[in-house]
Amino acid sequence: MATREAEIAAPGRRRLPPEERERQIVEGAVRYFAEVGFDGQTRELARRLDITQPLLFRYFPTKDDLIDRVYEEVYLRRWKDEWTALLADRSMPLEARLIRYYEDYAATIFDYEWIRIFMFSGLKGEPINRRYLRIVRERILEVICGELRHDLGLPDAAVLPVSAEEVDLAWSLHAAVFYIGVRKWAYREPVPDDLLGYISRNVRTFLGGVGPVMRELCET
Amino acid sequence: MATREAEIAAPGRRRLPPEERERQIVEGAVRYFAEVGFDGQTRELARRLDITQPLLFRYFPTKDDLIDRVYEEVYLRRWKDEWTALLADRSMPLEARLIRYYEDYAATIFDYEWIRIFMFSGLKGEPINRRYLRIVRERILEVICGELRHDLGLPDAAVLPVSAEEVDLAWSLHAAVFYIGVRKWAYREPVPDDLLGYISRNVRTFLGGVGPVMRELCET
DNA sequence: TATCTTGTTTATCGCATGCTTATTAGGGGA
DNA sequence: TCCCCTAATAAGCATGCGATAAACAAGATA
Repeated sequence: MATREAEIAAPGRRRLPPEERERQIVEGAVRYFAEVGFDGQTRELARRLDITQPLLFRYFPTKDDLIDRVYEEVYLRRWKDEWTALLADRSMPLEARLIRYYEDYAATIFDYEWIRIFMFSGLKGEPINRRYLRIVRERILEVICGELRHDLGLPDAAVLPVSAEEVDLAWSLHAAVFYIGVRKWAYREPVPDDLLGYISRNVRTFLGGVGPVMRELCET
Repeated sequence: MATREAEIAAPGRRRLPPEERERQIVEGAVRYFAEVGFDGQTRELARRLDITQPLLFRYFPTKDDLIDRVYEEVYLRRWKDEWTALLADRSMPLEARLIRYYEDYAATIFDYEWIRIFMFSGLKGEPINRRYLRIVRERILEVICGELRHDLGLPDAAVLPVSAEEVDLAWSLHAAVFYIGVRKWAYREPVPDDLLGYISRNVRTFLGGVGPVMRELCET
């Protein structure tokens, strides 16, 4: 009994297959750096993982290498190419497409780790962050603008290129949804428990009022 | 000539009145911590101010005291009580009020230091940040909801309390404007140079579509 | 000019941090 | 059962950090 407890409490040196240990370290690093930012210390990270600190340096030569791996883990694994196709699928009403897209987008990125690491790396001006924002603009926002144009009977993007002002308008819808995540995970404030309803109300408000504004932007 | 250059290049020990030195330190700290976050080092801050590091500790006993002062400087000095009155001034159309409010709000808080310190302190979960968000909700967003109700002929807040869902809808307009600041100062991305036009387009889109959604929220 | 106050610097302490080196021991293959 | 590879640890180095103590000097006062 005592021995069993001791075994569980202090399992001592546990030899794991390298891949498993590496995965464990990366997961722990994502959680830890999301909490305290990238100035967090390797010793504290090791303590939380219940391993010694030098072991981190066996798997990642420097702290920066580990951080780069955290970026990869968080950014690259959460993008769905299908979003662009969904938004452009005119067999469905635009309202339904936008609601479905933002529901899925929110379900994909709304968690403690993603939101906070996105903000920390954004504040650091990391290149990976700017690449991500460019992808959002090109594959989401500009597509939304094109579909808005089509719905409103305005010129196709091939005829009249989508202006920066139109993309900014689409940014505002994006921001309204994204800010829920920021309020919840970064600021730790209470947010609507009915996320689907919130998204639906925002999309409907946006579509209900965007017509005249888009028309005005396409005239000038 | 040589002496003059030497004087300018290495002014040596310059004795300042305490108030002036303190102001200089606080200003430098706001700028520095806005850039690198609150993990920035006192030595580097002193170097940028061209003073020695122990001098900081004569004016602020600990680094945390200096940080608290930075919070005061950034948060407390940029709130205008007149905003609430402006939003509730029914001698003006609601659209004009919202546009004027957001123009002034943006002009007040949109700069490198405010946006970044707000985000850094938000990620740290600082109490001052949560107090600020509560004030925004109570003195801005709930007022906007009340004015929306009035404009749409819906029940007064005294009869039917403003719901969390309605406030969340107002948050989305707020987020759309605020996110411009985040894109520019946190992510260092290009943003609309015509901020007034952007705000106007957002307010009009919002007001143009919010009617049916608000009605729905007040029925259920 | 002599003196005194206090703003500022020089030198340093104790501890923390990223990273390295040398050693130990888990566990699969013979 | 022994052996060997290597995952894992223990100990430590160089540097950096917030903070302190003592010495210094600028400038007002008499």
